[in-house]
Amino acid sequence: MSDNLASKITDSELEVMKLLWRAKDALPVTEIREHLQGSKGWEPATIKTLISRLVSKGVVHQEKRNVYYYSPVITEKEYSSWATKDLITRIYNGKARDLIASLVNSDGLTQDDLAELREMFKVEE
Amino acid sequence: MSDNLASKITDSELEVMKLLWRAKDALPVTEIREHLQGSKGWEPATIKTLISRLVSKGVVHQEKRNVYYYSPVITEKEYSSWATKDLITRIYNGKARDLIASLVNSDGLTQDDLAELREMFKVEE
DNA sequence: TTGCTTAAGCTACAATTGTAATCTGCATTA
DNA sequence: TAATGCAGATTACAATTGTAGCTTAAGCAA
Repeated sequence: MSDNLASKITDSELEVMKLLWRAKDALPVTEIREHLQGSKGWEPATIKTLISRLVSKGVVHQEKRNVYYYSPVITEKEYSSWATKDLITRIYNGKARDLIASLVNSDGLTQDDLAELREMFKVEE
Repeated sequence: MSDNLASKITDSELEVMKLLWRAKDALPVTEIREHLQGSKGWEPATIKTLISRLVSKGVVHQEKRNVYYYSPVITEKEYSSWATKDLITRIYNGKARDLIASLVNSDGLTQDDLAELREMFKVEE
């Protein structure tokens, strides 16, 4: 995924992506609406706009059947990993460890998190 | 720092904040320009706009002396910690450990990073 | 077959952001 | 003191984003 594509997923659009990621198959507008209209209170037109923009940006694929079916072109992992690297670049001077240090030192982590992380880094060896 | 304030620091504005954070004292426009004009290629007017917006947003304080002197109202740590939590909320479902797991599993970390993190979590105990 | 519903496309419009020019008044210089 | 330059304020303007309405065409129901 290029910097370009990912950087262009906006907050509202991300909600649509999240839905598509959760769905195992491509979804028609009807279903996308069904989920987002309630949870986000968006009008049908709004949802259509978001989908169109995601398609133009190349991060959602549309397949013509009876109606269009939409599916993500990038995976959630690809996106979150990109977003994380972007944060590290912009805010932590490119130093991933500084991000983690910041988390550790600002009660961003629960005791459980810490325990799990200790495990993670032990095994990682 | 409220969500409101921090969420409103844009990419360009962040460059100004970074400069103010690095400076130990309040800076006049002259000095801010001196640094950013070269590194970012911005016109004086652009820099003034960014400063004004930061002041309106309440994240930069201006003090009238001979000319105005500008200093950050929020610390860099406050901001980066906020930005990190924001990422975790938006992308990792609020789970900090998922962020770290993502880093570990996507070569976002160098060997050095890993070594240091192992240290960090050992001592942390 | 004819009209109703609605998917898809196009248009809209205000707020924010990136980038900057212009204006205005004070301070410094000749 | 008169001219000049620059700080600070105001205005500008296009692209992006959030949010949505209008139009057109096609499928489905009566």
